[in-house]
Amino acid sequence: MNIGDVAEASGVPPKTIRYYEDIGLIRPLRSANGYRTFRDSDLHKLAFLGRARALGFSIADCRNLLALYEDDARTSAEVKDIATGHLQEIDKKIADLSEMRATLSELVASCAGDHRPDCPILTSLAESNEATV
Amino acid sequence: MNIGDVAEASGVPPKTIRYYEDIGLIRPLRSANGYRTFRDSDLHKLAFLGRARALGFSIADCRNLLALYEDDARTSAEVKDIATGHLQEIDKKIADLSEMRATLSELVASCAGDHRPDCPILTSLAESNEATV
DNA sequence: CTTGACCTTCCAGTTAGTGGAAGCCCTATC
DNA sequence: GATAGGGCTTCCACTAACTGGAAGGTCAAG
Repeated sequence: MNIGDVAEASGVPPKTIRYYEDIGLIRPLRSANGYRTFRDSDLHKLAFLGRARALGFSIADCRNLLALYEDDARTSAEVKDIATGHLQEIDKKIADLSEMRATLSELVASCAGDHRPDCPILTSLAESNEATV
Repeated sequence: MNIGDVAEASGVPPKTIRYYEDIGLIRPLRSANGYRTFRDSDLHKLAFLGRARALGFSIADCRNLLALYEDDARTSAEVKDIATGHLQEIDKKIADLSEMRATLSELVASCAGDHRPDCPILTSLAESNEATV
């Protein structure tokens, strides 16, 4: 299979596939004309990577997960550790965003959004918080 | 004030302040020895930027917010538009992360995390989803 | 034999900074 | 006067994970 075919089949764009080769995540063969040639195993890996990335795993995590996937001597504990760590990162991000959201939605709600210049959003961004300390 | 003083006072690191000058967000004066000299207005802007960034506004948004802040002829509608747009982005991110979180926490829950190699996390990442389509 | 769709490599740009090196400036101390 | 320190300067490189685009080779169809 050529790169276009695996891109289609895996859902990973050609540019990204080349990038994954660059950083050593996959190692497709080359045919005589210089084109990359992908085996079924390469396609599998790309689909695996696509799913792992869709779950938000970093490339470093993906590399480790892929290595574990191909290691018969792995333990599920190793995999679970990575996943648990990532889950915690996600929770942190959600918490941070939720906090921003809370503040921001209050500000938005308090702003008239009309033709006048008075705006509590700007006031809040501008004012020093001495009062709240 | 020198850069270290405003960094302290605004909470924005010196490196970041220099970067903000590079991209034209602030324009501190220079004293004879080449040091940046910050007026109160510069300090104000930096604090403003720090708060806007803490709410997750992009640099582009910050630039617009700052311009509106200094524009007496602004309307609060303009400000509210930016804030509302950003709020929607935050909601989108939270939604995406929540979806990842849901899938991932299911997988983590289903994984024994022991010394054996069998792992539903890896299985899920590896399997094609023909069945679910 | 040419057209168009592929494929190749390489360079640059994206976000918002951060780290570090080389070197100037200023104050204090010996 | 020399020197040590801390702060300041610029500039370059690096981060994550791609993405866009240019210049050019390959291949099948008409």
